[in-house]
Amino acid sequence: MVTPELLSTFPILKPLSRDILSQLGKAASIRKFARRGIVLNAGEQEENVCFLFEGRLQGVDFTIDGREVGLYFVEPGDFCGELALFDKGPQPDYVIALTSAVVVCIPLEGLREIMLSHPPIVNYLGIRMAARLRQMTRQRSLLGLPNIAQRVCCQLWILIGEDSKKAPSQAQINNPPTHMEIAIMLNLSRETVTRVFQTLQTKEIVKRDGPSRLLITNVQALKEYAEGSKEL
Amino acid sequence: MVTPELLSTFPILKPLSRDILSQLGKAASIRKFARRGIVLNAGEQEENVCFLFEGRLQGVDFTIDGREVGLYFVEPGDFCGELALFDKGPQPDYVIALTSAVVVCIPLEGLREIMLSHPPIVNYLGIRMAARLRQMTRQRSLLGLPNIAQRVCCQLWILIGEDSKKAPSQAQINNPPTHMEIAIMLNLSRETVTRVFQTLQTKEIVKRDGPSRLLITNVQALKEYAEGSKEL
DNA sequence: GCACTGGGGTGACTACAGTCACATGACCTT
DNA sequence: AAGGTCATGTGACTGTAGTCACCCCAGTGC
Repeated sequence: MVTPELLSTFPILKPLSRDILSQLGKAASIRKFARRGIVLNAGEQEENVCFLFEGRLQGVDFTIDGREVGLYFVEPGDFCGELALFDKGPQPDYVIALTSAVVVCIPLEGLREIMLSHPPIVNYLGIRMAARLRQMTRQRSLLGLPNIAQRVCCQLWILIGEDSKKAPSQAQINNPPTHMEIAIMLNLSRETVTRVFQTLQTKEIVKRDGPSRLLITNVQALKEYAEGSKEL
Repeated sequence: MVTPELLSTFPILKPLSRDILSQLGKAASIRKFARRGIVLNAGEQEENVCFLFEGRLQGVDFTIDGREVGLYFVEPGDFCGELALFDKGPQPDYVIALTSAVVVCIPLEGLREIMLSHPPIVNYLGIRMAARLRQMTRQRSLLGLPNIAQRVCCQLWILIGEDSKKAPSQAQINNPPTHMEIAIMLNLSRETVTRVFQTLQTKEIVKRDGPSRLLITNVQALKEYAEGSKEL
C-alpha cells in the first residue's frame, strides 16, 4: 500500500485526484533493488509501470552474442515500462539498477483505465515517448561518428545538461557513468573509453572530483571536440 | 482539397466520421516527391503530419561530420512527422523519399484537436510510437554486433518479414534497399555490404531477381548466420 | 588483518573494416 | 549514339579500435 502523497511526487500522477491516487496506491508496491538488480525483463509482458523514487536506472539490451548495449537512463521522478500501456506488448529492453534504487510499481491495468479517462495523462505519456524517440535518434546518430574521441566528447556534452552549459565555469557531471557504462552506450570497449578520458585529463579538459563528480574544466574545448572543429 | 475516401484509406483515420474527414480534407494537400526528395526536415517545426499514399520513405539523420544515418522506413498507409502532435517540438530526423512518392499532408493543428477528442486516435498513435521505440531498440542492439556479416544477415532477417518466414520456400524481399541504404542503417561502408552480399550469393543463400526482388534461396542458413550459430 | 570485487589504467599485437580508386552494366534523357 | 547517373563489384593499402594480459587502488565484508 503506497500513500497518495508519495504517488503525487511523480509529475505524471500529479494531476490525479486524491481519491484516484489512493486507489492506485492500494494496488501499488514498493520494491528496493541492489546495484545491478533487474527492474524489468526484456521480452516479457511486464505487468507494472515502474516509477523511480530514488537511485538511477538504465535501459539496456543485449546483442545476440551477449554483448551489453546501453540505451537510456531513468532518473528519480521518471518511470519505465510504459510501452505496454498502449499495446500490451513485451518490454523491449531490460531495465537495471545502476545504484541501489527504490521503485514504486503500479499495475498496468489500473493505469491503463485511468489513462483512457484522463487526457492529461495520455498527453504526458505522449510527450514522454516523443522525448524518448528524440533521444534515441540523437544517440543513434552519435554511433555514426567514425571518430571515437568525438563520440565520447559528444556523449559527455549531452550528459553535462543545459544548466551547466549556461554556467560554463562550473560545468560538471554528477554521478557520472562508469567507463564501462559509457562504453556500452557508444559501442566502444571499456579500454578505449579509458584512453579517451586519459587524453582529456592530461589536456586538462575534464577532472575527476572524487567518485561522484566529474568536473569539466574546459567546457569550450570539450564543445569543440564534440563538434569536430578540433581533434584530440 | 483531399476527399474523405482517400483519407479513410489510412488505417489511423478510418474510425473518423465522414464529416470530420471532409473537414480535415479541406486543410490537407497532396504532394509528390521525386526520389531523394525531402519530405520532412530535421530540426524544424514541421506543420504537417505526412501520410504516405504511394512509394517508400526513409527516416534519416546526419552525424555532425555529415555522414548519413538510416533510421526507419515508412510504407504506404503509414505516416511520419507525428511527434510534434504531442510536444510541438522539432522533427528529430529527416524523412526522404526512396522512390518517387505521393504524400497526403494534414496540418498538425487540425489533427491535434481531433486527437484530443477521439480516444481511438490517441490510442493508435500510442501504439505506433511504442512500435517505433521497439524497432529503434532492436536496431540499436543490431549495431552492437561486432561481426559485420552477422549484422547484415540480421538486417535481412528483419526485412524478410513474418509472412515469408512461415513459407521459407519462397522467402523474398520486395524492393530491397540498396547496398548504400543498408550500409547507413548498419553503420557500415557500402563496399562492406557489397562484399557480404557477394559471399551470400556465392554460397547460394540469396539471389537477385531483377532490381526489385531479392530471393532468399536458403532461409535456414540465413537464420543461422543471423543468430551467430554459423559464421560466414 | 585479509580476501574479494569492481573501477580504472596500460602496453603489445593484430584482424578487419574503411577508404580510395577504379571498372562495369543498367537505365535514363536528348 | 552519346552522355549521364546510379547501383554494384573489386583490389590494395592502412589506421585503428578491439582483445588480452596484466597492473594498481579503494571500498567492503568478515
